[in-house]
Amino acid sequence: MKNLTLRDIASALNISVTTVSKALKNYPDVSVKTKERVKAYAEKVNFTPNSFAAYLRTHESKTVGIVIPRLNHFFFSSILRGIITEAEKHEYMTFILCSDESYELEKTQIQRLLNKNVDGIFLSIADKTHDLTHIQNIMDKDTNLVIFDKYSKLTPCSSVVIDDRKAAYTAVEHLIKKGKKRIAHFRGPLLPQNSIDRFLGYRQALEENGIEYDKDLVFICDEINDSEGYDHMQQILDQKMDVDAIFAVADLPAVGAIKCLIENKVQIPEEIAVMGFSNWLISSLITPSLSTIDQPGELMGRKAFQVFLDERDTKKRNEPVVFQKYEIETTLIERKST
Amino acid sequence: MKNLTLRDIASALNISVTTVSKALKNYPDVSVKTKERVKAYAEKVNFTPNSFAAYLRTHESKTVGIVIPRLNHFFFSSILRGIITEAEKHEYMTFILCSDESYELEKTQIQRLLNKNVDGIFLSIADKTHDLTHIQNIMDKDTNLVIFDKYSKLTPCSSVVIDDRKAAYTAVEHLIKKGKKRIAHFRGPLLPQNSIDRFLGYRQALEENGIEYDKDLVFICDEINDSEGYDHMQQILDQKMDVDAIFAVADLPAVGAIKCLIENKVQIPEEIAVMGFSNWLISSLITPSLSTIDQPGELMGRKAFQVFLDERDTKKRNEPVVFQKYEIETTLIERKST
DNA sequence: CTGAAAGCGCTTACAG
DNA sequence: CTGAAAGCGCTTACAG
Repeated sequence: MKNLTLRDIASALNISVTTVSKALKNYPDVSVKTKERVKAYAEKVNFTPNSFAAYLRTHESKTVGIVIPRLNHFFFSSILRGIITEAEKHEYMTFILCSDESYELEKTQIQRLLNKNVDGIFLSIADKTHDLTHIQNIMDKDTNLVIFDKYSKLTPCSSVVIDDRKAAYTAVEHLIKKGKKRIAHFRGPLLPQNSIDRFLGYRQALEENGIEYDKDLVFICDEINDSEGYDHMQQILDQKMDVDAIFAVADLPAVGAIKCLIENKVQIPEEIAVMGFSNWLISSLITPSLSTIDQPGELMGRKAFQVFLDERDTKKRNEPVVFQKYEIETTLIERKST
Repeated sequence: MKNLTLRDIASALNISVTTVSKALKNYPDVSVKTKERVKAYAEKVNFTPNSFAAYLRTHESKTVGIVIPRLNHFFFSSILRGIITEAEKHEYMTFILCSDESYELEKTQIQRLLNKNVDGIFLSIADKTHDLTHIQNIMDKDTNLVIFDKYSKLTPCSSVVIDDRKAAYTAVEHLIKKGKKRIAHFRGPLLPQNSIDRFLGYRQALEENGIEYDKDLVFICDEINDSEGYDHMQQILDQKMDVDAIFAVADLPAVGAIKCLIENKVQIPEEIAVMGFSNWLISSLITPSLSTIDQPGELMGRKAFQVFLDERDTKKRNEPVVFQKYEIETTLIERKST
């Protein structure tokens, strides 16, 4: 079954293609009677305008693209949900691409989206990204860009983020209030801003509570997965380090640490407490359940799409776009591991 | 910065648009010298043809769409990864839409994809889908369709699935070999084929091993989440039912059951063993770790895309498309819960 | 080997 | 209020 065109409708109703097009788009200079005839017929034959032909005239593709560092990842999936849901409401379709935390792939993916003439790009910067010229490309092409979660201080665009430093501060403060004094930190890689900020929040909480910062208590999780958490924890136990709590950069390393503690029959939280970050589904399902920081991904995604719409409309009005930084609130979730 | 067009290149090189187009597409009737000039220049100015204009001529959008029942879902995320990765290799972009297990939304999402003129649709049928005319629409529009995971026996299209019945049989047989005789089943909803097949595999394994099927040991998980598993487990314990093992339709209800057993201080697997299905990441991270059936999502996704390519090429050669059903192998993963 | 021309299906400025 | 015409940026059958 071939797709119908404006011409098919025009000839069926014995009017011009122009009038059909205008009627369907509710132009004021078409008679109500004609509009009704056209709309009724279009409805009847289930006509939908060809978006590719429309693009050629309007230069709006009604399409956006998302580049995330990981695909099978609870937090990023929540973000996807937020963006996609909001996009659907506004008749946008969403391409999903994954950078696998690689700088090269991130560049490629952005280029692919630009080639597809998307109206907007949503990006969470890969851990390995050390240079931002590919992001400047997006701005040069006049494509809207909204960065979320993993941002950089140097990108000239709007962003939707959380206050990582403050959230980490709250998490560590919580451990201190529980009487913990030797708090290790399983931090993320060195490059990403959020891993830096969570580390800074950790250090600040220690210092403001009169606990000396000890760099030997900081361990790097390059992949931010469970086995890194497990291995660091095992190392702490093997070396009999004086540690009474763990603050992990994310839930997976924290879950790995808990698994290790259980295997070594260490009491959680009495001997060692564990604090995660992000509130993945898994954190409530393990035993003991994991205390963590809730990072509302779906809300961030929805907000990111709204920022895109704002910028799109600002440009349509030929007004200058002012980049904004939105901070989404986080909440401490106390469970059994602290 | 405006996007460059063929005309820009043509006038820069003082040749015709036709020749530029042919040179870039390696037509044989363009001189090698001209091809080199054009390609070098196109490379230099970073030209990429406008895909919307190309579509209008070729009627290939180089775009596919996926409709999955849930977005934040380990198994479907693996499938996405498989399809997207394979699509990228072949220069396709992928729209992602979610049906939220709703029949109405599934219809809407398919219509959206058809309106965007995607070349192919990948679908996992929603739990609530009770009618398949919307799927017939896809075939009528001559759009390629590949169904994966949750299929129906009535859809006239290719599919990539697992042998749910056999996999469930293997899982229950494993429990029986461990000496379990009173095996409860937390089954999925009534409609989806995979939940029916897993149930049938369960029953068959019991019967072929001389264990009488007891319908009171079958509990329905409509949402297939952890709290249903938790609640059913609690009910079994509260009613002091004679049960020594659980076979759950998926990992999440199994994880919920384990959480409940731990809270009630029931020994796993000695008193009650628990078997999941799907091999989500979480199944290896909880304590005790969960025995399950590995269902290789990424592989299924990749295979699904290859089936799409085959059908596309068959149509291009004007040969009749023969629908195929691919079964992906599953593996039993034995861990500590059995 | 090269290029003029038609046409894909829309949108919209313009004429009547 | 209606419609002829131009044009978006490609592809390709056809002419030379």
